[in-house]
Amino acid sequence: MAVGTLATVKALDPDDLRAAGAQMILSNAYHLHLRPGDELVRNMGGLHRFMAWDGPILTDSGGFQVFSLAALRTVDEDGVEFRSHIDGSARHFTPESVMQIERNLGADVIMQFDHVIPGQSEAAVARDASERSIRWLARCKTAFERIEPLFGATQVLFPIVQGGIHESLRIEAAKAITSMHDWHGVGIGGLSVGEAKPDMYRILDCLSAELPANRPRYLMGVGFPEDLVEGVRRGVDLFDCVAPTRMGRNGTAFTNDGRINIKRAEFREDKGPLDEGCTCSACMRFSRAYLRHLFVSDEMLGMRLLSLHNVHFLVALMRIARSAIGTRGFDAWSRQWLERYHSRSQPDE
RNA sequence: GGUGGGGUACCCAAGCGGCCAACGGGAGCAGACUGUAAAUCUGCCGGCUCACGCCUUCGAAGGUUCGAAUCCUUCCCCCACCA
Repeated sequence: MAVGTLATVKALDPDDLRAAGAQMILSNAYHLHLRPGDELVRNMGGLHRFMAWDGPILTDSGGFQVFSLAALRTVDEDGVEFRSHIDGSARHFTPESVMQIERNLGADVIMQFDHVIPGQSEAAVARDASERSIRWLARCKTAFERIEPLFGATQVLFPIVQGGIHESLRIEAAKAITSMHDWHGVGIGGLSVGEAKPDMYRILDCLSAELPANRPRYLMGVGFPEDLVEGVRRGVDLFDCVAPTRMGRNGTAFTNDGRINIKRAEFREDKGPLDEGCTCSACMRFSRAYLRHLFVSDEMLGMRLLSLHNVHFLVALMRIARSAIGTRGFDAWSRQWLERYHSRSQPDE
């Protein structure tokens, strides 16, 4: 999924996303509730019409903001008290109010309200947040079923497995969640939030046998190219990440030879494309020298083109992974890909 | 010709006896970014050095002083106004 927090994938319009091959967009309940307001979005016909995206949309609940805006909130059993990062006003979020918001927005998949904590949190803290997330899930489910969907739309609710980097907590959470209901899909949250990569992979490994085999598994907030491949190796089906667009805006591009910072002086007169062999419209038309010029000159087209390329890159990577699963043998392909990626992306310092 | 203002590191620009290798910006050079408070943030940015430190800088040359980018003298440039 491309990330479009504020009902826009920054710098890209829906046509760009389709051209890049993106199938689905993630948006955010917390942010859209604050601005422009979920009721406004509902009154405008729902998120799909509002942002002119007719493909699937998933909304995150604001659970991540419990983590990322930790300085601006307090958590208790009922919910979370936020001080709006926009105007400082107090905003209370509960599982029930978040379900109302997400119903109003009208995304196809909506995430439960969860309690996200820093990745390196100790077991007691992780247990507390995980168990609360499970209790909140039950409340979300009840509220979700009670609130009428708008426009006759079909929405599904995804639970989120928490538990930090502690395998037993993760397994407990997975069991509790899967025994509660036959969910359409399951989110894996609380990763890529400051823990070491081996911890993330270890948690995915321990979870792989605990989640329904016939339902999509969504690793929230991940990731970089290597994380996608590592994730797919561990059974993950769905990802989202701000990296392609944020890094694109900041001048970093994913390539088959690792990340490159297009602002580097070495590209000043580089006639080659951003990423050799890439078929995105940035790579098909523009030289590295030109793209560097755009960034050095602070021209917005640069951000747009790198965002476009990065989204295209990840989408293409997943397309290849899918086809490898179907035909060539995914294990061999992914091992080879990772080896090549890591060997080439060692920075020359 | 006269009067006034000014010449600081790549550029702009503070400093106006010691705390100054010299505030700030910009440019330049690198780095970070994982359910987006992010078109953001961080580091380097006279030379040598890992560092302590040393060396060379504030138009030029002299001088005063324990000590000068800062004070004095002369000179060279620039700007404004007057003639």
